[in-house]
Amino acid sequence: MTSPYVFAHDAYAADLQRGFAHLSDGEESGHSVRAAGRLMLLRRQGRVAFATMRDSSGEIQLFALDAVTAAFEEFTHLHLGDWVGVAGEVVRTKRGELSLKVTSWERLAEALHNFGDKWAGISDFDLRYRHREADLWANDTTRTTLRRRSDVLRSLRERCWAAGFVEVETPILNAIPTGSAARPFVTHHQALDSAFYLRVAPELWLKRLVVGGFERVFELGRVFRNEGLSPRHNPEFTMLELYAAYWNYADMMSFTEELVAGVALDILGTTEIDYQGRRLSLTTPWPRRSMDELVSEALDESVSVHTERATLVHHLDTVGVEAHPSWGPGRCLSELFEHLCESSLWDATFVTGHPVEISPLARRDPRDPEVTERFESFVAGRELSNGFSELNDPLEQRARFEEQARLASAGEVETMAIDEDYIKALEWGLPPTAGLGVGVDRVAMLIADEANIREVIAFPTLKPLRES
RNA sequence: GCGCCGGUAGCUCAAUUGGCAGAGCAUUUGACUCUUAAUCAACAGGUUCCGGGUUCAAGUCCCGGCCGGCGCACCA
Repeated sequence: MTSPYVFAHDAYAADLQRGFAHLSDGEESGHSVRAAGRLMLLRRQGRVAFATMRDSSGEIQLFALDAVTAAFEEFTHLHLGDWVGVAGEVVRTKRGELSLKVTSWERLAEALHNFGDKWAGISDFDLRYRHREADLWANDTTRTTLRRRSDVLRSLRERCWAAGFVEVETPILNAIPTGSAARPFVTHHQALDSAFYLRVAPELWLKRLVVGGFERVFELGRVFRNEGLSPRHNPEFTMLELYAAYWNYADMMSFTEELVAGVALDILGTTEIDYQGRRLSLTTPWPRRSMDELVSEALDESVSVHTERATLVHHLDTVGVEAHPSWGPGRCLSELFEHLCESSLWDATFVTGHPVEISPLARRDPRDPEVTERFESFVAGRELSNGFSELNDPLEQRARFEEQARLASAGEVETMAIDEDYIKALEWGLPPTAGLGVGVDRVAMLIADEANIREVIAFPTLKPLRES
C-alpha cells in the first residue's frame, strides 16, 4: 500500500473537545472535519469500531461503522501506532464520548513495531533513552517533561530579550578550550590538519562581544565537558550565559533570581514548587550567604580564606578529603564547602565570596582582595548558576592565567588554559561587566520535577552498543 | 574509572531448593451494531543480553564480557 504524501487537515483534538463540549450524549453536530494523528487504542464490536487517536494537542475517539465508514473492514485491522488521517462528523456517542464518525480515512504511516504494553507503557531505561520516539509514544510523562523543557527555553529567551539582551552565537569548535576549568573533548579538522576542542564554555567569546560594544548579550547553547555521567551530569549540556556591561555581581544576582523565579511563574504559576515530594522555594529575594560563613557554621569554628592552610587541610581530613599539594587555602575552603554545605542548600540560595584561587576570571572584592565578587546559586542541593563581576584588567588576567598554568604543571587536571587573544581583547577595554551562567537542564529538572537529567534531555548521552 | 543491583516473547512482568520457560497486552484468526486498558474463543510467538565453566540437569550457581539503574569520584 502506497502511503500518502500529504493530508489536508483542519482540526485538532483539543479544539474539538473544547468546541463541542456542549454536544449531549447521542447528539450529532452536523459539522464535518478532517483530523490526523496516531492510533492509540482500537476496539471492534462487530459492525462498529471505536479507536482512540492522539495528535499533538490531545486525544479524540474515532467512531467507525460498517454502514458509514469506507473500507470498514480494513479500518478494524489498523495497528496500534499507525498514523491515520480521517474525515468525519463530530458526534457524541450514546455513552458520552466525543467522537469523529469516520466517513473516509487513510493510513498515513504504518507502525511496523509494537511499541509497548498499552497500559504499562515502556519502563526499560535502555529502550526509553535509546528509542525516545517509542518512549514518547508510550509514556505521557515523557511527553510532558520534554514539553516542559521547551517551555523553559522559551521562557528564558523571552525574559532575556525583554531585559534588552541580544542573542548571539559563538564558536563551538575552539583551538583553545577555555572559559572554565574542565576537561574538553578533542576533535580534528581535516583540511586545516589541526586539533579542535569542543567548547567547555562560551564565556571568553561573549566578553569579547561586550568589548566590541554589545552591551548585553546572551547565548543559549550546548557546552561539552569530558566528564563522568550521573543523574545530574550529561557530557553535553545546555548553558545560558549572559553578560551585562555596567553591572556588578550584585546586579547580576538580582537578575538571576528574577529570571529563575520568573521561569517558574511563567510555567507553573508559582515560585513555591514541589520537587521530588518536597516543597522548594524559589521566591525572591534569595538569601545571600558567604562561603566562609557557611563553612564556619558547619565546622562550628570560624574559618575563612585567611585561615592557615594546615588547619583547613586538617578539617578536610576529617571529612575524608585528601588535600592535593597544589591546593591553597582558597581551594581547601571551597572543597570544605562542597563537602559540608552544598547538599543541604535546598531552597534557592546565593553563596558568595569565592576565593580568588578558584575564580581566575572574577574580579577581586575591594573589601577583601583574597575573595572575589562572585556568586553561585544552589537549589535542591546542587549548583544552578554561577556569576561574577568580570575581571577586566589585562595585566591581572594574564597573571591569573599564569597561575592556572602553574597549577597544571603541578598536576591539576582541570585548569583553565591561557588565551592570548582574550587578553588582547581585554587590552581593547572591557567595561565593568557582570556575567552569569545557568545550567538550563537543571532548571528544566526543577520545573519538570525530574530527579534525573536524562529525563529532560530528549537524547541523552549513552554508551554506544558494542559487540558483546 | 570503582562498588552495589539488574537484563526472560514486540511491551510489562512471573518461574519455589538447580528439575519440561509461563501470563497479560500487542500481533494473527474467529464471534459481537455505542465501546472506554471493551469482552469472549483460538493460533502463533524464545540465542532467558553475549561467551565460557560446574552439573545427570542452568533463566537460576561460578568466571569473563556487553548494556543499563543507583552510589562514589569528576563537574554545572
